[in-house]
Amino acid sequence: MNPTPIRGNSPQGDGNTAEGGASSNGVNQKFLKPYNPETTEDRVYESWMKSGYFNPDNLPARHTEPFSIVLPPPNVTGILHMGSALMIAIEDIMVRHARMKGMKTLWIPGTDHAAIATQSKVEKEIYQKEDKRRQDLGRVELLKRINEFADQSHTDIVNQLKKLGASLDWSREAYTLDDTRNFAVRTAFKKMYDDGLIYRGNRIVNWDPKGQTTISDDEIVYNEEKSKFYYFQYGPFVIGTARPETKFGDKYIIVHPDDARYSQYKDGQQIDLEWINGPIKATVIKDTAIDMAFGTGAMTITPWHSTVDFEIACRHNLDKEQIIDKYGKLLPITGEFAGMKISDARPKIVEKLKAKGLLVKEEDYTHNIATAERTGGIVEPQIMNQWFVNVNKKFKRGADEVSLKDLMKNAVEKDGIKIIPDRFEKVYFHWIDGLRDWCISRQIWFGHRIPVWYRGNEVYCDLEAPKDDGWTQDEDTLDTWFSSGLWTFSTLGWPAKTADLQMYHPTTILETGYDIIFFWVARMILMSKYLLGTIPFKTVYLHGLVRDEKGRKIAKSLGNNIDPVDMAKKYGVDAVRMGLIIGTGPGNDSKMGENKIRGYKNFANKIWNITRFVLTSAENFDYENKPALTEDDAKIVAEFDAILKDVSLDMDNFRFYLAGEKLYAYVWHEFADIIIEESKKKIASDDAPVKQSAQWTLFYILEQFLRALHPFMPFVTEEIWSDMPIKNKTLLMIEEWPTK
RNA sequence: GCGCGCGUAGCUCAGUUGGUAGAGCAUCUCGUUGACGUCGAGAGGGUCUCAAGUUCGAAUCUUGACGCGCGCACCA
Repeated sequence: MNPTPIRGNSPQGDGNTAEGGASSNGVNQKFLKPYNPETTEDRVYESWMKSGYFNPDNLPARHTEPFSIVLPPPNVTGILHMGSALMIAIEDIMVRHARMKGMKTLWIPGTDHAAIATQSKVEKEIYQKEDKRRQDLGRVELLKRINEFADQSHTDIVNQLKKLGASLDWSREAYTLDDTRNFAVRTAFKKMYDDGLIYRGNRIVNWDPKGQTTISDDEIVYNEEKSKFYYFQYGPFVIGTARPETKFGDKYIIVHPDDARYSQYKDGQQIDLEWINGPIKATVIKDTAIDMAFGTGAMTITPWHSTVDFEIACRHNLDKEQIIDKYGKLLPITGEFAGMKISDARPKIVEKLKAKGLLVKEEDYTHNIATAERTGGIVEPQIMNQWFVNVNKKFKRGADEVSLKDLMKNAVEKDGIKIIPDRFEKVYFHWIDGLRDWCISRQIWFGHRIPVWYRGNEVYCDLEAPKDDGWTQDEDTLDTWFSSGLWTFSTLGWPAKTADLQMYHPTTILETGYDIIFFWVARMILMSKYLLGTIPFKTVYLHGLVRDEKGRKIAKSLGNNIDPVDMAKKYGVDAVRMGLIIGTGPGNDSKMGENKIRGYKNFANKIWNITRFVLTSAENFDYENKPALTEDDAKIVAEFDAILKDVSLDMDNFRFYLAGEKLYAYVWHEFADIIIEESKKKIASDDAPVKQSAQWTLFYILEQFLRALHPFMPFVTEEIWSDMPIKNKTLLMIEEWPTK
């Protein structure tokens, strides 16, 4: 071997990934057997790893213009599913394509501690196996157990990512909870605190009684539920409610100022009336928030347990009383019902009101009940002292006064972040319009501890604990999305002014599922715009959900999960990737079945056999010396070049599903079925120019095709490439993308 | 309630600025011992959900209807 790589300083210059290799003048014996992904993939991935090319620092000199993507960090809650595999396939296609085009390409791997999701999963396991709760273990022991679990998940995830062929730069791997990222979180928190954008206050929050923590508005899942809607006599008014158990403290009756039915009552007027536990004094309040058309147009309010009521109460400076405790049980204010669970108390309360003659009527009613995404607990709004990010407060930014909301809006409206498909831009703006302050404190142990310390009435926020005595740190941790929001730059070393940050931020593309556009995409924009003053990425590409063959969501309860690694073992990763990509446009859900994958396994084998034919027909053929082409072959080459051009255009415009399909269709039904078939005569011909022209044409198409297909099916193409009789070649992964 | 998407061959979907419908799988027929863990040649199958409009021309643009799905808000 005498490796003289043409393009740069390849540490693995010979590019010979195959065992055995070709005989000096013959076709490698391995092409006589069908393509075997199982014995190929790990070896090929290993050769990529050894080459060092996943790390842009090691790429040859032609790679100059930076291209960067952060991997949406998988949660350390378990293993990857088909949806993750789709994400990997799309991103790896983008990354390999960019790398071949000569860009200094960086794809950063990492994992997400996923605070509440991980803790609740481990807690559940411990409870099931050992009948112990978090309090039984204590903070230190529980965290130890969670970290062990997270470590194992991390190992599994990394192995899966490698199995899927992801060309990630493992030397830059990050974790949302490691020291570098923790420092970034503390830095971000302090800056926002100092600017008054993070505050602590008694505000109404979403309380998850099951998880015993607050959650953000975005972590709520609404489920439709059938229940009863009751009408009660409330003095001269009739009020409606679906939640009688919250009505104990209700002493304000709200009507619309324009409602003629109640015009005889004045704002602030007091009325004595009989209520659940005896006579009370109620006050009439007039507020435009009320919907005159709904129910009787009159309602009582429970400010402690309703967001809307809370806002009304704040407007009119009304009393707020807690009725339900944080375990979902009624408090002493409810008298005889104290200590009862909501579900037990409700019918008894209705019974009592009925006995008192105050029940007017009841109706069937369907409404959405708020549940916690991770625990399934029924969310109970509560007023609590928590930490919030103020999204509306104006602050100085250059000459302007802006709010975080403004920053988020401007990023897409003015700074040119492009969202694909563009209809999600509307969704994004719509979300921002309705956005309220973001509750970021969580009463769980796994996560970034809030960098705030208390001593008596003193509050201290800094990167490190205060030096003097008597301080205790806030018990709470941060919403996991707070650290995820920093991901595009925390992974590059921020707040340190690193060379990576300089070179790779803003990142080129963010590729993720449309389901986390608010959770993650919006928060990254917020954080990057606020902390760095730049957008975090130029383009957002959103993919959809992978569903089962019948179009159902993948769910444990349905048992319809298809494990991408199982499929990869059976059909090869390349086939899995193609199956996921073809027919899957941005923003659309896709259906996944084994059939689809099987077809692409055959395709891998087809390419394998095409190679066998081409190499056998051109043994000892000198590819470097291009012969004069016959008219026929020149036409074939021109047509093929047009296909490549078309495919390149699709690649540049994120139409991977089309590019892949076009390559597939051309190679199988044009190249194999027609061009190769017709070449057989030419190659058997005694006419040397005809023969040589045909041989060169076949070789040329195969060679160019392997380059174009490599981002889609990296393993089989790299493996074939290693046996292509081409002088001075490198690994296919850094060969030039065919652009004509 | 506000907003978004989808409805094309039995199934899964393409159809990029409007030019008389395509692929894969499935079905059927024929062929194939030298590139093919199979492959090839061919066939059947669609009033592109419906209606109206714009246009020389509409699966594609506009409006409306019907059906399916999703997001957000939320009704006390």
